[in-house]
Amino acid sequence: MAYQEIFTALADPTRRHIFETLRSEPKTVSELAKLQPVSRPAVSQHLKVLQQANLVDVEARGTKRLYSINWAGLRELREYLDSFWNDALSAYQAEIERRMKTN
Amino acid sequence: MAYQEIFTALADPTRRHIFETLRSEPKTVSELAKLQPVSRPAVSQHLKVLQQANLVDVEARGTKRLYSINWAGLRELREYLDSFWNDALSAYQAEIERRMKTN
DNA sequence: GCTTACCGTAAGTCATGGCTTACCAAGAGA
DNA sequence: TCTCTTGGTAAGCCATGACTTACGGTAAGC
Repeated sequence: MAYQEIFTALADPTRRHIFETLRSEPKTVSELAKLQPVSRPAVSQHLKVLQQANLVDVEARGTKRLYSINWAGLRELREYLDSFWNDALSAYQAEIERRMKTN
Repeated sequence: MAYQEIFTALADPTRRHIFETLRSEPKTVSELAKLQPVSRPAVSQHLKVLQQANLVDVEARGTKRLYSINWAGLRELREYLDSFWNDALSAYQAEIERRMKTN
């Protein structure tokens, strides 16, 4: 059920770019905002959505907030995809077999 | 670049449900519409988005259209995710090593 | 202590997109 | 041929959400 939030979070281009930027190393809000074509509050709002989807983590560093990737969300998305893939594949194979028998 | 359309397509709950319904077997538009709380035209519109994202395929069967899963989109999403995962992981490991040396 | 940097939240605006009804085209079946 | 089924598209409505500016609160640094 939680992958709903994950897909929603990654659907917005700006938000996905922010997420992708964190791939190399943790960054503060200001650092992230400099790399994006939107204002700092907008980045904050995006980070909130990403955090609720378990895609990023925060760590307080004085007044700074260091955002980093949260593996939980990534893992969940991966498992959803693998599960879907396997289901579809076995259904497909069953269909093939069914056709083999009827021929 | 195309995974943008994939994430967008899967972000909408109704649209994702339609996609998931096709996992077990191909279905027509009317069949899909019966399983959803929205009108048939709405389903058609969702299917268009899914098709443009390479997530579903269509096959004409008289006036009927048989929609099925397109593996291209699924594969692309999987590769994006794997690539992201690997990038983040190696960055994380590099960070660990860096800390080991400085300590 | 006083100022500055950092960042989250509130309020308000505006575009996007998901939904509906209405319509039209094309094949099925009698 | 005539009717019914199937489904794609257009137009219009409306909610959602992405963005901005304004504000407040907290730690840093001089």
